[in-house]
Amino acid sequence: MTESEKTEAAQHAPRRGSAATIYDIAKLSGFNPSTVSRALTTPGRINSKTEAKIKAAAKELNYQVNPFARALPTGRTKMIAIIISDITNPVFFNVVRGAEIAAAVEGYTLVIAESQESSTNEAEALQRILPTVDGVVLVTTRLSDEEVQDINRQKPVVLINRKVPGVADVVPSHEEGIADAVRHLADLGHKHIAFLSGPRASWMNSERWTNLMKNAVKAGMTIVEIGPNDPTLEAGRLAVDRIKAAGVTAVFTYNDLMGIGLLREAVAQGIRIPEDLSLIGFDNIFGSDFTSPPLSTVHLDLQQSGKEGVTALMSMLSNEDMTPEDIPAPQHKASLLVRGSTAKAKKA
Amino acid sequence: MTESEKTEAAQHAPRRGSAATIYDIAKLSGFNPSTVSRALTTPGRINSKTEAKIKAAAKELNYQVNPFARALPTGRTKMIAIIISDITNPVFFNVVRGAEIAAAVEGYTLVIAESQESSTNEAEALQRILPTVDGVVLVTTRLSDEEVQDINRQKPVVLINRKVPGVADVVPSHEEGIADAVRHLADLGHKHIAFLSGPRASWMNSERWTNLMKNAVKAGMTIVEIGPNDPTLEAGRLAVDRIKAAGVTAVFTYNDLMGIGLLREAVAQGIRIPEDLSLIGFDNIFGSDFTSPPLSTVHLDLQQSGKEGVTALMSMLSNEDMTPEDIPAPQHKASLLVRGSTAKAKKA
DNA sequence: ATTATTTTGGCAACCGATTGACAAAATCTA
DNA sequence: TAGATTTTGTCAATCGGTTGCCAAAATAAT
Repeated sequence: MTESEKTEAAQHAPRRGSAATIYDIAKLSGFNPSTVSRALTTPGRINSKTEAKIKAAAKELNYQVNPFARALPTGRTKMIAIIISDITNPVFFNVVRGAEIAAAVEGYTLVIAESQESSTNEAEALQRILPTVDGVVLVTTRLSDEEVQDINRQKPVVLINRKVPGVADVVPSHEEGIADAVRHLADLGHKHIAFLSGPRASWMNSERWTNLMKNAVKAGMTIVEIGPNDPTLEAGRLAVDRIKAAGVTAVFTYNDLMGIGLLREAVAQGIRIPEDLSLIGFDNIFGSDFTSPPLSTVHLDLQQSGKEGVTALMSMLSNEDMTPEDIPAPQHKASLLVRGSTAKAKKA
Repeated sequence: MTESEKTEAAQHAPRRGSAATIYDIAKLSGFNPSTVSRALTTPGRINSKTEAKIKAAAKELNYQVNPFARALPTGRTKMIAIIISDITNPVFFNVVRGAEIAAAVEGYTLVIAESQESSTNEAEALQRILPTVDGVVLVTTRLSDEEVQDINRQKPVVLINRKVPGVADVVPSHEEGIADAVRHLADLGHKHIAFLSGPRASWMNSERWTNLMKNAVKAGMTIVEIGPNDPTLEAGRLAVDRIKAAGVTAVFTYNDLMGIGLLREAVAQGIRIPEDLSLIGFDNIFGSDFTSPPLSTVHLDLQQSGKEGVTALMSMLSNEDMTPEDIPAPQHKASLLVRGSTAKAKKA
């Protein structure tokens, strides 16, 4: 007996600490475990005096609910996942920060996973994480519409910077920001411009391209798409020759990362920015104002997007039969941020 | 009966999807749930033919273990937490990325929380998350030694860029990098230098300061500490006047963020970098080469740190009685990265 | 062929909370 | 004061796995 006792003790004693349970509280306070549970989770259900006693006992034992024990019957884990394509892309820092803040406020824990620009990775990470969370925020996902809808059937999903039919999303309007940016270039006398595009599979990429094209045509300019490219510094750097060859006087890049890469390589090659070539990026990432000249960009409040994404998810979680249409439109919009990388078009 | 049945059905039907359990597999395959559990988790314990049948049934039902149900009896959650002080500080992107990669390889899920440079926030986040994870990676934590040791008593802890007695850590050696950097300045003829220091509570800050001082003295230079300061761009910007007043010809900053802030503000004020003032940062963060001139820095491989931190945690998790001393020393070291912000000292 | 040994699978308790159902107690109504 | 109603606390089942113990079946040893 002693031996089996020893074994059991060794087994059940948590390696560290003790972790009081509602049973300990029940014993200490003299009430039933279920009463303890109610006192702790359903304020008002229990006589206020007993509730107070139980809470005192809980505090005395330094009680913390065991999230797993709770998750089992309720199915609720108080955790949400955010999936991003590339954690080292500064675009996402702010999204994650916004999400983390909003989640923490609601007492939710944020689980993070990175797909590294691969839809396979993304699907795998999702499979692994999905059972442990109440919902998911997908940031510029590389998944297909069908895959997203499939996930959405399993757990509530909110998309950031992507739209898929039947799925909730937070996509700040680009319209005005892009219109302003194109007009800005038109005012500076540019006639022929280019769009250095991002990944083919990126919804946001075609969104930006479509909008740019529409506005450029309206302003009487020509515009060409150069790409697709990886959304990286390196891809921007490598694009310089193609930009030169295209004979344009101004370039939009899919994002700031590419814009910075392009700018730096161009300067290194002796191209004067903005005198010889005007440049406008997207996103206003960290560091986009470090360059010489600082990069003009279509600014996006990513932190706000992260925050609104999580908030939307929260409301879907607390209201089962909410439809994607009930999600309020984002309160923020893209806006042009003129810094140093745009100037009058060089005369032909 | 029909009514209670209906209620029950409505209740137990997960809002979306179905999620097969081992009981479903048991029914389908004709074995006992416990046999199913063993077949799935203890290869070899069960006859290989039945094991195969069960696995086939599991696949057919698209079975996924419920992590919570498993966590309850075992106490293992296959999740680890990483706590960082400021998610928008680019230093941490790479740490998080390294950690995420290493965790994913082992099938672990990464939970992330941010303390926003506040030890109170950090303690709170930790309290919230601790019960749900198997272990914790603390990156440049602001917690006191005692608090860290307290956490360590509850769950395995690995520190990155911090040392606390009795707690495992991953701290790449700064010695050589700092020695090289000081020698570099000495070779350029600098006699009086300054250290623009970071947060008081930062272990790494005093580590860097102590090392700098030792090496500066050895090289026959004078060195002063200016600070403490927040580890931010803004703090670097605001320090320009104090730097000028100090009459030094070269400055180390606690990190690149401060270095960049200082550099940009100095340039804006007409101070020529590096001719009038040499500058060296720490960390080699994203964007530190975007400035004009690009910032020289003591480079740290943060992604590697993140990876090694998680790996160390993994080995502690799989080997209960491993002591912090058993953690292998990090394989990477700080090294000087000379870019454009250092030059010969201006003659007095 | 009989006994000893090893494999294999099932039973049932358990992890820590939640919650429907119900009885006892307290409060209100007539 | 008896009866109706509301409050309050307990019982017991449940979520989905894991695991010690045991008996039956299969295999090995004598």
